[in-house]
Formats: sequence, structure tokens, C-alpha cells
Amino acid sequence: MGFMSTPERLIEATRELLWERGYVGTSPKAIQQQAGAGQGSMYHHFAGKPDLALSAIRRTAEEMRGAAEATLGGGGTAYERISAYLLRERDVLRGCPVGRLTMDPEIIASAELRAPVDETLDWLRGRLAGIVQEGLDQGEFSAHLVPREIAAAVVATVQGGYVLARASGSPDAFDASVRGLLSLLAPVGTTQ
Amino acid sequence: MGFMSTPERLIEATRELLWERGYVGTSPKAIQQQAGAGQGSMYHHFAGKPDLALSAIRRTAEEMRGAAEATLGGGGTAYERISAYLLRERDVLRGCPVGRLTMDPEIIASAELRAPVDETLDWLRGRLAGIVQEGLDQGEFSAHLVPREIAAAVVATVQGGYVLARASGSPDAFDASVRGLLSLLAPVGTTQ
DNA sequence: GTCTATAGACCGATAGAC
DNA sequence: GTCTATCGGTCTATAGAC
Repeated sequence: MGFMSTPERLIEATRELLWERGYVGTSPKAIQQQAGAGQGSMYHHFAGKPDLALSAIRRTAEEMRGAAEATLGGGGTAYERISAYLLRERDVLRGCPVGRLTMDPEIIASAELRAPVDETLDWLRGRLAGIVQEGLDQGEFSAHLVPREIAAAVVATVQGGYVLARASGSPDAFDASVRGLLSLLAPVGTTQ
Repeated sequence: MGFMSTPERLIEATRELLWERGYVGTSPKAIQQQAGAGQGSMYHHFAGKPDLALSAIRRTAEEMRGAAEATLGGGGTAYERISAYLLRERDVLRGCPVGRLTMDPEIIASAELRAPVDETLDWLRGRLAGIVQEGLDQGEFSAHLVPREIAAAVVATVQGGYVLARASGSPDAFDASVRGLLSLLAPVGTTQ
């Protein structure tokens, strides 16, 4: 720590700025300042803004999968693991560093930049669907639930929770969304 | 139609561009071109980009409330009205013209620009919470559900559904999220 | 009301010295 | 590898003629 190489610092600076300001709102100049690197330095190590953004997005996506797996791969029932995922600590008002990119027109317009975003959210839905299926197999959930649909609803609740929280300037709406979904998902006969 | 005044055309152009590119990604020049108005024209009618954006956002917010009320104010049970809201036709891949603004750093940084966004999503949650309460009163839903939480989950599912759809480039994930939530919310004893 | 002209800063990138 | 200089273009206005 504190001894990151210049490419490393550029990627980290880009990750921060993409999270906070999006792709359109992030300029090479701002990246260079945040990284403490010069113009020439940045263009020596990366082909340009899209290239650097791609490296940054890939790393952020990987980190997100790791954080999700840390809660989803834990022990317990299906409900407990989904619950752990939904209730894990989050910097709610900053939003999702991956999901927020979907609102960026230039990310969506570029197949290359959109790919890691798509793959990450798709992986997450698949991972959750598998857990829901396990819950169904154990008789934990109502038999009429469709794993892929429940998984999509779980991920959407998180992504939409960020929207509500940022709109209101408080994490409360995020927490309410998550509690609402969990109350609907709670195994029958559960008092919580 | 076809005879809009210049201020009117400027507002409509701004609404389109804010929806597609966000606040940061929308320039006065682009607005002028889309509206077919000159530089001087725009600055004659509006104080600047934030002023014009405020008018545009207010109108979009009003329109969104109207569209929601059209489905939520219809007849039927609570489940049917919530279902009608969730299943109404949407331009899914364009996202929510109000919700997408929450990812814009300059919207969030400005109390004035954020206000209509906050008020609209808050109104929607309140409106839905009232309907959930009616459903509880009618014994339609499990008694342990909390109206404000279910309402938040419903709105979050929609907002997050847009994120998933845009990430994957297809409306399918949005539809799956909605179906998942509805399957969880379905009154006990319902075959659907 | 609308036009053109102008402003100073920044945009994303390239060139070439060191 | 990093630096400074430079590029044509855009950003968000403002000024002033018509």
C-alpha cells in the first residue's frame, strides 16, 4: 500500500471516478489528477479513456463478484444466505459501482465496456437462482416460485434500492426495500 | 402538435436528452440542435442549463406520476392494481426518466434538481403503501407485511429491473424481476 | 426574440523532447 | 516512462447587433 505503480494508480483513480461520476462525467484530466500522474504517463500505459475504463470496470466487476460470493457462499439455509447477501453492509448512497454504469449512454453503446457489467449481473442472478433452487429442493420455499425470477427480483431490489436511497439522500429506502423483499420471501411458518 | 413555442421545444428536447444521456452528458448545444433553436434563444428563455433542466425534470416527474396513477387508481383488488402497475407497458431499455437521474452526480449535488426526483419516488411509495394497507385490511395479504416496506420493494424492483435490462440489452430481465416479485406477493391460495 | 461573435476553460488525444 | 507543448473541438455562458 502506498507504493502502487503508475498504471495501478491510474486504474484505481478511474474506478473511483467511474463510481462517483460515471463514464461520461469522468475526464482523463480528472483521472490524472486523482492518480497523481501526468498526461503522457496515462497515454503511455493505456490507449485512451475507453481502454483505461475497461481495465477499471473489469476490476470493479471482479471485486463485486467476490463480495457477493463471500455472503452467498456462506453456510445456512437458502433464505439465510440470500438474507446475508441482502443485508450485508453497503455504502448505499454511493450506489452500485457496476449497476450505475448501465445508466451511462457510452457504456451501453460500447459492447466491450458493457460486457463486464452484463456478465457480472448475469453471474449474480445465476448464483442466486441456484440457491433458490436449493431452497426449493429443501422445501424451504413455495413450490410455485421460479428460481431465475426470484433471483432477478433479488438483484433488482438491491439495484433499485440504491436508486431510492440516492433520490431521498438517505439509506432508509434501501433498507425498507430489502426488508420488504425478505418479508415476502420468508419461509412459511417463520416468525423472523 | 408541430406548433410548439420555442420554450416548449427547448423543454421537450431537454427531456429527451436527459432521459437518454443524463444531466452531465447533455450540453446546451445538443439541446439547441434537438430543439431547432439558437444559442441566444435558449438563454433568452432560460437562465441556463440548470434552469432548463429543472423545468424538464418537473414535467417528466409530473408525467410519471400521471402514468402511475392511471394504473394504481384503477379498479380491482390491491394485488390487481399493483400488478397492473408492474405489468404496464414500458420502454424498458430506455430506463426510467426520473430514476436514472439519481445516478447523475450533479443532480444529486443540487437540492433543487434532486427535489422533484425525490418527491416523485416518495409519492409513488406512499401511493403503493396505501394500496398495500387496503390489501391488508381486506385480508388479501399476510398480516406481517409492512406497507411502506412492500411499497419500497415494488418501486425498487422496477428501478432495478431497468438496470438489469440495460445491462443485458434485453427487456427479459426486467420482466423476470417483475414476475418474481408478483409470485412472492400473490395472495395465498392463488393459482395465478 | 433571435442572431452571430466572442470568451476562457476543458475535452480527448498526439508529438516530441528528455 | 514521464514531461511539456500543442491540437481542433466542445463546454457553458455572455455581449451586443438586429
